[in-house]
Amino acid sequence: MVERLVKAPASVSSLAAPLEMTLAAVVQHVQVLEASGVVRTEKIGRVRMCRVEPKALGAAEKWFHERRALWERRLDLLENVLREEKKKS
Amino acid sequence: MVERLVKAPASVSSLAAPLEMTLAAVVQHVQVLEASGVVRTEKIGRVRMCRVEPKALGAAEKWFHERRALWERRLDLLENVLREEKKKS
DNA sequence: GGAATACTTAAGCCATCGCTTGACTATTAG
DNA sequence: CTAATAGTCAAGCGATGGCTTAAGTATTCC
Repeated sequence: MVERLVKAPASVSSLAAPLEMTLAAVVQHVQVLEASGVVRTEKIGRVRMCRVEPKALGAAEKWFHERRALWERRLDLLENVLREEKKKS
Repeated sequence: MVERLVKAPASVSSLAAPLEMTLAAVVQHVQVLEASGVVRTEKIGRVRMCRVEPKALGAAEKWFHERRALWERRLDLLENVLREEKKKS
């Protein structure tokens, strides 16, 4: 969904076309994306155009790196404890 | 759950004790962990002892790094496309 | 004006998840 | 033997997520 919008802005219907999904379902997706600030939309006549919000990129990247750091810490911990165990046996 | 087991092997009941959960619920958790190879268990008398399966660590780490690579590729792509967009405007 | 288009909204369906309950088996302590 | 302990199994409940259907509104084309 987002990947499609990154390549070019699109109307709701053109987003829906290749997806085996109702227009209504796509609208719902767009709504949550807009609510979470990932996407900005503008209604021109009866067509709603959607584009990704560039500011969201920074937030996404930050989120991702936080997660990564968290998991790396955890895995390192696991690794250490398990190495200790192995020594004992 | 896994973090608890990493510190030391434990019986199902001692795993359940600090968790506001039924014993049955914990059993279910242990079952999926065992099915997915994260944990190995052995029943001694009426007590089932659970310990993490060291081999699982490697798999987990591999999985994690694959995900990370995937996401980094995607974010880089996003960044590039958005930079292009910005130039145009 | 009337029909077609492009959404929008609300209601509701259905699968999945994580958990509980309750009835059961197996083992051990007294 | 009996009671208590430790776990197991099956059914099912309540919340949630992602969809559909159906009935609306708003806009544009003829």
